[in-house]
Amino acid sequence: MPPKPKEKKINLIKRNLEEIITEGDLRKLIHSGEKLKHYIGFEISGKIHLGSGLISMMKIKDFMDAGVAVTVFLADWHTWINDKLGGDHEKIKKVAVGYFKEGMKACMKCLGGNPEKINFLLGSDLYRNHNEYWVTVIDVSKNASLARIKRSITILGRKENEGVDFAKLIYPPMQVADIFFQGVHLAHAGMDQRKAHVIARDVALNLKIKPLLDKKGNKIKPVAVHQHILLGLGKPPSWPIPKDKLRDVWTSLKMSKSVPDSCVFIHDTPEEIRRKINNAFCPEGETILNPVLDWAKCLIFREKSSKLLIERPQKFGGKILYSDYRSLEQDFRTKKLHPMDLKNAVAENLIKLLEPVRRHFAKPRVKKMLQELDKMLLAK
RNA sequence: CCGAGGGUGGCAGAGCGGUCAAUUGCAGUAGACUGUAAAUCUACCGAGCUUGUCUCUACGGGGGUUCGAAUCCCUCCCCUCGGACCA
Repeated sequence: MPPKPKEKKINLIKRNLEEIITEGDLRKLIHSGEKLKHYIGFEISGKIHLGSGLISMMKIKDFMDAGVAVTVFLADWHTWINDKLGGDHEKIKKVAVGYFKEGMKACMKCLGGNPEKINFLLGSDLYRNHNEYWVTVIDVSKNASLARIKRSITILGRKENEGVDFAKLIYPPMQVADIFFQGVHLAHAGMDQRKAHVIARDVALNLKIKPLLDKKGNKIKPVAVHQHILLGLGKPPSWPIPKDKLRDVWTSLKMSKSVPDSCVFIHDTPEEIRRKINNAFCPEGETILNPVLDWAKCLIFREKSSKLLIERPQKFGGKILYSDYRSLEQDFRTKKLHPMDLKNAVAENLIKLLEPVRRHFAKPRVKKMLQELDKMLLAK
């Protein structure tokens, strides 16, 4: 028996996520028949890697398929506050509506979705002439303690006790205000952003200016959906890691633009992709902190129908086709599958998946945007 | 604004008038070893080339003292921590 349309929507929205806060709230929203609004915000901090490009877009496609109105928010103000791209607001805006937008659209093509259905919104355009936005920032701020905001500073990719200028404390309330000011029901981000979303939910019922309302006019909390953060390809700072410490070190393991070889960028050449993945940390039999396996799980086995073909020399066992992640993981754990064969297969699979991006970035107009960004990053 | 302590190579952190291109740790690069990576070991690790007991540029910026300064003096900038001011 096929699932009911509403159940189908719920399943699309909640699949492949690290967490959803809360599923109950989501169900209520779906069943109320409300036309759902989604948003995900990005800092324009440099080149797009597989995390922002593919993981986010996969979910965005799910939301679109579930009939949700999706918005990719180009957070130029936040980027400026966080000193990215040299802290030059004009440059940031240019890269946001140029390179970044093109890159994200191309990623959507890789996944078979329609990029034209995504609403791209630049922060500056949202705030301009909207006094009420800043009122919302204050409204949010009045409902969160200083200590709370200070703790949430990790959403900027900064350490909790790091010395920061004051503007950085305005960032979290702004991010929360973004949600309410746009009337977002589904606040979407990586796990690293959960502090902002939890604040949003905590203040939601106390807001006076732009609370989120249901059809009956009651204040409600936005639903927070958090996707997985891909592991970086490098070796963990300490290894092995005791299981109970796993949570603490997770953020230091994530893929990071600042560590060039810990990540693959969406427009990397096939040679770069092969090289990076080949150099990846990948202990034989290790299934928990293994970036290559993690990538296979999240990037390749994203649909029920996904498959991964391992081509290896006859003497190592010959070809083998995996049609679900579980059996791949099991063979890896039992060392029936060698890391090198896994690496080769994952690399080739990603190269193929990203083909549309490379094609898009081969166009002179788009290529130029990437070159200009490269120059900017180098200038620092 | 006042007082104290600081600003050294990608980071951390020594040096405190010559022997400093600057100890050391981490990171990075290359090679050896493993059918991958990691670990380990070896070399490199400011730039340049004629690869040398070579040249240039360097210890927040500028100026000065000295045969000679990362090291002393002056000045400016910035950071940290206290304090003062608060119609």
